[in-house]
Amino acid sequence: MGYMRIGELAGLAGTNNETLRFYEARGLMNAPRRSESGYRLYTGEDVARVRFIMRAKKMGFSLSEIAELLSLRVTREESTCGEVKQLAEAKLQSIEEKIAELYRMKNALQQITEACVGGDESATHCTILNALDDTDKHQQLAASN
Amino acid sequence: MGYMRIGELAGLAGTNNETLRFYEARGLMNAPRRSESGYRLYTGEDVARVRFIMRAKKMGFSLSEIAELLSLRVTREESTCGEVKQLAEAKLQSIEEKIAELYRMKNALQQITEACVGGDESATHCTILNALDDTDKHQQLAASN
DNA sequence: TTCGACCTTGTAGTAGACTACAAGGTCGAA
DNA sequence: TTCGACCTTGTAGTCTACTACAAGGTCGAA
Repeated sequence: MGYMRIGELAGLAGTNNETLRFYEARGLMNAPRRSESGYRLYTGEDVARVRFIMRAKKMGFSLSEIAELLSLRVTREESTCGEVKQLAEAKLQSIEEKIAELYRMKNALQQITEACVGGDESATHCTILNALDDTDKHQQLAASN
Repeated sequence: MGYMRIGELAGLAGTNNETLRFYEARGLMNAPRRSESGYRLYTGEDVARVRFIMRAKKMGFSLSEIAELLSLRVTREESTCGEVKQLAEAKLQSIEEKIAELYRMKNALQQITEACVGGDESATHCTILNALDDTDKHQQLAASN
């Protein structure tokens, strides 16, 4: 009673059939029981598990990190809170690093873009292009154009 | 006079031989002239070009966007400043979107991580795991653990 | 019975940016 | 002359997370 097929699970979890089969192949989902005709049969627990995966993905965990998280979840009694928190904090740090890196990009790009009037004139003396050509040249020309 | 081979160019530009050949295959670098024995011979202009590519990469441009930037650079007289600026601003926007997305991740992860003491005790009631399991359950349990 | 929606498997392709490897040629120094 | 560093080509593999497709089976309703 209460079994659903792959399409229904996909719908409930906000993904699609192919992706669920892919997760199964990657070991993120256990092989579900099958109907006599071979259809995969899922339960409410599977819905929770897929949702777990989806949420973890949204938090920036990769599939292999999610696999790790899932194994901790399964062996909760033997796992410690510290292990889980460590994983989460490492992830938090890598997200922060990505943010910092993007800020560096953003600032550099903003700096060279702001100096540019961006008009219809030829790009012969374009400050953006010059900046990408050579940072020193950029310093010299940033005031013009 | 003054020609260098691929390894030297790689060294000067902070990359490696394979990558330079890859860029040539992708059309980012022009095919350089060759020595009699077939070695690629590069000039100072090539150094500038590779550095351009490296800098653009650091600013978050993809290789195909860099190819576009390069073609604008080459046809400077026919290109307008506006075209270049438009490209730069689109990139700036996509960087900002990535930053915003990472902030969403960070906040979500931070929220569920902060509630966790992360000690040596078993993860049976781990709030992080619970939060990933189900947001509602998390709301209920966030105060404990 | 036939239709259409749904399911199965397996294989292969996508994008991005390399990276590795094999088999061989070149060049300068000891 | 021999060694080692360096170069050539081409092909294939890596990683991530899917996505597409082919060829076929299942099931309920009209």
